[in-house]
Amino acid sequence: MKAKHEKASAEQPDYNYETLDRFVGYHMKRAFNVVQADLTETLKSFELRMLTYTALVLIVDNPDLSQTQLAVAMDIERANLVVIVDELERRELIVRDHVPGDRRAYALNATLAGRRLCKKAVAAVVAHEERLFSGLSVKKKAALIEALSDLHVNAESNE
Amino acid sequence: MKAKHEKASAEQPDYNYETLDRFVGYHMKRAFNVVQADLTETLKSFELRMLTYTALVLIVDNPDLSQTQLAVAMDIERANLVVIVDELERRELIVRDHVPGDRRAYALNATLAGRRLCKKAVAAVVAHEERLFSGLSVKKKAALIEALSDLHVNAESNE
DNA sequence: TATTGTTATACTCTATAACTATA
DNA sequence: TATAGTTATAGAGTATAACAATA
Repeated sequence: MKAKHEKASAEQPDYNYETLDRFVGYHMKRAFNVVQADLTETLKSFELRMLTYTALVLIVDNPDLSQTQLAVAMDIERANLVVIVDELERRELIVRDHVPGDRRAYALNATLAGRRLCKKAVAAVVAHEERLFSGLSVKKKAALIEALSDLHVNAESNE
Repeated sequence: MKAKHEKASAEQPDYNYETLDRFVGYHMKRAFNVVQADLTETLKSFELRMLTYTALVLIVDNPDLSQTQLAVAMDIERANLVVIVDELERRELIVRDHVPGDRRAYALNATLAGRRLCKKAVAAVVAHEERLFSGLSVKKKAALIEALSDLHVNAESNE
């Protein structure tokens, strides 16, 4: 329960983390930094980042997705999605198809190259996360995901 | 278990989140965004951000902390800590004392104003997190913190 | 040689307002 | 009027290299 600051404590005996230990946001940030750093490394060989990876996965799994729908799914602003889609399109991993009924919207679709890269990247990320979460029991990992999801859903319903 | 994408699903029936749902980093990022956004709002009245808040708490709780020690505790680079300490010092919430034996290092200490602001901010953050995590049972919340901490400890031991 | 704090820099992510072309 | 995508921009966090002063 108090294991998290062991390292620092071993070097410098009397640290006081009492206040901070109760601050969930602090633990979440540290954990996310670990995941993010490791993920960046994993995705480097595919020339993907977390955001381009997430976008690609969603586009592969959901043909004809619009940019607005994708932005909602990724929980980012439409404006910030544009450069991400630009990048995937420039690399010919996806295409911006036109929607027959609506000339404002795009229907995003993965190319064959996109689907292939996605498959490889997903396999790498799955392996990476299995390694990263190997210290957690299956039960703990499931509980973690559930708690994180709950948090997001609750925030949405509180809007 | 599948509640997280309810909203989108209600609007657009057949989204496929199968791949992404297994991607823990995705859930962590979404959850952290929620916490971060809410926390930013909470700390706004104190003119603090997550990083300045965390630094202030640690300095208050640990007199004579050096910048290197603080950076380790906060899990950020020393270089990035400088502007944070600058800001707290400029606002006269902390001071950079000199260490008698070592003219390179500073001993960071909170001022009375710093300790007072810290106390108020901590109370606000505690209240904010109680509200934010009200959807989670005490048990789930404890499990979340434990899993997040474990993750960070494991990452450190893998270095 | 190593360490403390520092500067500079580059990249990424986030948030907002305002614009265009359509509906 | 509202919506889809876009541009521009500002702020914040992160990562790295190189430096001066000191150990």
